[in-house]
Amino acid sequence: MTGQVRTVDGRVAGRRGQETRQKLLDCLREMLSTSPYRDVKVIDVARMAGTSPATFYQYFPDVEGAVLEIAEEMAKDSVELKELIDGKSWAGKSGATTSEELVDGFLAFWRKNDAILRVVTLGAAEGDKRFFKIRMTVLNSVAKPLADAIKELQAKGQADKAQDAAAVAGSLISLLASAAEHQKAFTSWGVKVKDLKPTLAPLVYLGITGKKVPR
Amino acid sequence: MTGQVRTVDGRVAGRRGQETRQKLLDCLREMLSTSPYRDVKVIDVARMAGTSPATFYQYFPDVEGAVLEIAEEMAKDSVELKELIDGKSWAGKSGATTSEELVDGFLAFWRKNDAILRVVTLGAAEGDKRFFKIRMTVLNSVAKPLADAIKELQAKGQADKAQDAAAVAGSLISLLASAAEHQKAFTSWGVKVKDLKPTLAPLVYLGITGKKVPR
DNA sequence: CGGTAAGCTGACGGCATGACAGGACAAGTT
DNA sequence: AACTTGTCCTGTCATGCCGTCAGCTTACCG
Repeated sequence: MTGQVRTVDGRVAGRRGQETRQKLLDCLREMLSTSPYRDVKVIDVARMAGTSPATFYQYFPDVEGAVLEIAEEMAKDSVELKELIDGKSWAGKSGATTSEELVDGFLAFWRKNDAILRVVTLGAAEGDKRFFKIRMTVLNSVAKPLADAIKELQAKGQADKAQDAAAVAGSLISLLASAAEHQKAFTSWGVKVKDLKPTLAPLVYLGITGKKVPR
Repeated sequence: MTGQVRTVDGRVAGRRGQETRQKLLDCLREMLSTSPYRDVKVIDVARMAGTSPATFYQYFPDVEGAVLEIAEEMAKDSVELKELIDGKSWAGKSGATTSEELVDGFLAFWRKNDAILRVVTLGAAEGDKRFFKIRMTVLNSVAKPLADAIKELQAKGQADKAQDAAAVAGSLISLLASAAEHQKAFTSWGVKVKDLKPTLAPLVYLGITGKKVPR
C-alpha cells in the first residue's frame, strides 16, 4: 500500500535515511506534547534530532506533512479499539462491564495519543480533509462495531428501534472523545478523575440499551 | 472592572484608537474563520484592516493576545445560555421539550462562534490556563444551572441519587460540545444533521432523569 | 497658536522557511 | 587501493514574517 519511503525530491530512502526520518518524527511528536502546535518550528525539531532544517525538508514538505505521518501511524494503532466491542455482551450485568471497559479503553487510548490527537482534532475542525479522515478512522474503529451491536440489540427487541443506531453510536463516541480531551475540565468542576468512569459508563449503557444500569 | 482600554505601551486609547483596535479584532475574527489558526499571520490581519503590522502590536502583544480578547467577548455572550435551563421543567413531556431546546440552543451558540471556539478549545487542550478559563466560563453557563437542576430532581426523588450531579452535568455538556464541534463527522457516518437533535435530546433527558423519554 | 498626548508607520535586525548544489559516506566493483 | 555509484546530509542563500523603535502626523485643549 505505502510502497517505499521516498524523499520530497523522489529519491528512495535507504536504511540510514529512514532512521533520520524516523528520528525527526519522534522529535516532532515530542515537541507536540511539550509546546503549543502553533509554536512548533522546523528548526527546533531539526535541532532536537541533531540535524539541520534542510534535512527535515528532504523528508517532509512542511510541519503539517510530518504531523500527518505521525497521525497515520496512530490511526493504524486504533484498530485495536474495536476489540472493546467485538464479541462483548450488552445483556444485564455483563453489559455494564462492557460499557465500563469501553470507557476505560477508549480514554486510555486517547490519553496515550493525547498530543497528536489534539492536532488531528483541530485540523479536522478546520475542515482539512486529510485530518478529518484520520479522525474518522479512529472514531470509526469504535463507532462502527458499536452501531452494529446496537442494531443487533434492536433486532432482538432489547433496544429502542426508533433510534438511529449510527447516530446513537456516533453521539456516544463523541461523548467519550470530548471527555477524553478535556479531563482537566472535569477536575475544575470538582469531579475527580476516578468519578469520570462511573459517570460515563452508565451514560453509555443507558444510551445503548435505553435501560438503567442493573445493580 | 476593565477600566480603560490601553495600548501595549501604556497609553490610553481614544475614540480613533479604539476603532482601529476593533477593526483589527474584526479582521482577525474573519481570518480565523477562513484559514487555519497556524497560518494566521499578523501581516495579513493588518493588511486586511488597512493598517500596518506595527499598529497591531500597539494594541496586542501577539496574535494569541488578540484571540484571547475575541474569546472573552464571546464568553460574555455565553451568559445567555443559562436561560436554556433556568426555570425549565424536567417533568414528563415538558422535560423532553426542555432537553430539545437545550440541545438546539447550545448547538446554535456553538455554530455561531465556531471559529473562535475552535481556537479556544485547542488552547485549553494544550493546557493554556487563560483559554481553559474561557472555555469553562462558556460550559459553566450551562453546566452549573444544569447541575443545580439535577440536584433538585435528586432531592425530589426524580433522579438517581447515586450519580454525582456535577459529573453528570459535565458529561452531558461535553457531549453537546463535542457534537457541536464535529457536526461534519456525523454527516460522514450517514447521520443527517436533522437527526442529531432527536438523538442527543433523548440522551440528555436520559442522563438527567434516568428515565426513557415519554411518548 | 503652541503644547501635549494619541495614533500610525517605515525601517531594521533577527529568525524561520524552503530550495539547491555540492560534499561526505557506504557499499560494491575492478 | 582506487574507482564508481547512489544515498545522505549540510552550508548557503533569497525570501518573507516577526516584533521593536524612533519619529512623523493628527487631534484635542487651553
